Amino acid sequence: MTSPPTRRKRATVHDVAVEAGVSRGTVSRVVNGERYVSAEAREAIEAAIEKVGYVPNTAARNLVMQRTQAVGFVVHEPHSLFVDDPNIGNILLGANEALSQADHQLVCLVVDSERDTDRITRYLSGGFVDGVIMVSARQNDPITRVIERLGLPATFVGHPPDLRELPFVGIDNRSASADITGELIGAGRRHIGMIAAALDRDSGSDRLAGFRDALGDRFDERLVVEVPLYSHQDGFAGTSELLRREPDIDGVFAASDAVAAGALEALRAAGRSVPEDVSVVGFDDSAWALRCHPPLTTVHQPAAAVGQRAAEVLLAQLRGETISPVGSFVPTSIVRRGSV
Amino acid sequence: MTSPPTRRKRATVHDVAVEAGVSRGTVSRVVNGERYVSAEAREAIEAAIEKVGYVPNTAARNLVMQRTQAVGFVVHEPHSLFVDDPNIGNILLGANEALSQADHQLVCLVVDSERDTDRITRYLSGGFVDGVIMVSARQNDPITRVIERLGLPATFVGHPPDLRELPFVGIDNRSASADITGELIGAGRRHIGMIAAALDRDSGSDRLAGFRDALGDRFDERLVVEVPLYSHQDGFAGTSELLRREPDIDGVFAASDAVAAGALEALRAAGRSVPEDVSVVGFDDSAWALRCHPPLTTVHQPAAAVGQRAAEVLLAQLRGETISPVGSFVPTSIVRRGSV
DNA sequence: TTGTAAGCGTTATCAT
DNA sequence: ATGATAACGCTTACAA
Repeated sequence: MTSPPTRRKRATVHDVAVEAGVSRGTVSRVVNGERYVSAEAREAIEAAIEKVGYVPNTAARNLVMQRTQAVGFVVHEPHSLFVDDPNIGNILLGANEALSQADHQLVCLVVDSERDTDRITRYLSGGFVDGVIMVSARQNDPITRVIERLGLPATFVGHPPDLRELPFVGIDNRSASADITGELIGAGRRHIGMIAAALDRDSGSDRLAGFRDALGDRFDERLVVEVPLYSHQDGFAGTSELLRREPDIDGVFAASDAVAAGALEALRAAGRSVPEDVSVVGFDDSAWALRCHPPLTTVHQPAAAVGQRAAEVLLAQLRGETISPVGSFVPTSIVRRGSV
Repeated sequence: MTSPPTRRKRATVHDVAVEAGVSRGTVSRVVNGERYVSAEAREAIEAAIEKVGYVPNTAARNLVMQRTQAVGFVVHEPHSLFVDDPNIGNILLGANEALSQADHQLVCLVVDSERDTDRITRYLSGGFVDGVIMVSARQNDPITRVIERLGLPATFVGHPPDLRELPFVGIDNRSASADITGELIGAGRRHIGMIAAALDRDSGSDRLAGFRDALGDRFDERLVVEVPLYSHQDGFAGTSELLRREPDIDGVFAASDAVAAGALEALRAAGRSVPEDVSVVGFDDSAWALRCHPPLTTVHQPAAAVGQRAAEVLLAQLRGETISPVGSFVPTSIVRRGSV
């Protein structure tokens, strides 16, 4: 004897049709703003809609139209990063903007556990979205596999190495890293270390590669400390380790600004001053960069523009266009502040 | 050899049924793991599913089942805040966790413009979700109106003043603010100002009310500077203004940690030292609190727990339970660091 | 245990 | 300009 939930029954086109004394077809035409409806019919129907409180059921519409006007934005990151990393938020906002223009709904899907992976997989397969923007896919990512299997239109932000021919947009992490390392070299630094993070992702490994490129012969792998995440905490730990290994370093390339912020703290704790004793550069030009003392010289990453471009590429696919080239790069730039 | 062509047509129950030589009903039973199917039928059907690559179309299932197993998480905030405020991310993660347990998909919807409002309104009306978790609704929010009109199950985080009987969860901003202000008083501060933000939201106005409560007779409205957002920038501007109005303040209650971080900078710029000359307290215990120099004494806000509770309350509604009381508070605590 | 058939709320294709 | 009617892909009584 439980009391029934107070869910009022939704009005349908049928109800509206009856109320207005017309057929369902005519109602549908009015709702979708088509031509060929008489003024009087339109009027009666609009009144009826108002009266019965009709709202179209999109699930039904989707079923027959075979599209949803929604696209998934899949964030596959550990908690801490989604919360910490302003880039993701900006990519999301840029994508939302472009999709919004095209009258598509962005739905953001957070993958946070194995369990989530399964559910999202079902969600994507279930016809809830017309396509997906995939942020920071892992190598051998089950979600990527599903996308391929379904032939679901998708654009990736970044390009995991095992991605076949799926379109992606990103920045050129490798050459940008070489450039920013050049700042260190240009400042006369000779013992340059790197705190390399997230090597399981293309961004992480490309940044390391760029660092290596810039150093050439002088590259010394003992000066590279690998840490798992682009986090403040890992930056601190990694830099402490670096100082232990090689106390006389005079330059540090941190794989992200958050990492650089941690590096700065570790250096301060070790009694080094920046930029007098050691120069530090980061990557991202996130809020961290300005918050640091001294503010960071870093790579400006136009996150919103990346999101926007990703959305545009996806929309093009939805229109049935073939994307070529599959990869599209948004240009970065160096911003010089006080840390070198 | 490989099948490169683009969008393959999706297999349906019908295709599986034909392939397996059974009826659609039986296929449906297997897919939904019901009893009463013979081992041989099950086997044939499973093989057929694999062969034709069948994935259920959830839109169709939703239509007939009248539910989606998805809930909307609506974030109604300006860009900057969604990106800056770690609380929202944690609320989202807490909610996702609870929903995930209950096998529901969280769909995050970002409202960022008038245009977005319209689209989200349609999305919510469209039967894409069974319910919604609404974060930081505005007073007289069009989305709130739609939720009420639809009778869509919803839980609010915080409670805008014009919310009727809809369930909400939150923290007791007012008494927590009184408590944290007490820290300033307890430290012997006599000229205490407040940087009050976001007064159009319950959190903002309640924090101001708590400040007033704690001060009682000594409350002086000239010491309150109102700023629009919980942002670092507004904290800086507001505090500069406060110093202009009343140069001899010795205590500041900033409406959030981000605001407090800005306050700290403004004080430093004005040559005041913290906590020697003036004590500062914040609210949220976000990442900002630890990042500041000195670290902030602040109110710890269990954001993830709030998200989790919000999800639980929503799930209860989905089960048809009646929520009472409508409001549910998650306890906060004070964390003392160096800024007092 | 399995098949049949009636919807679920729309849109789309016909005649009219 | 409008009204039947057939899909869309699925679940679910009810029959068999």
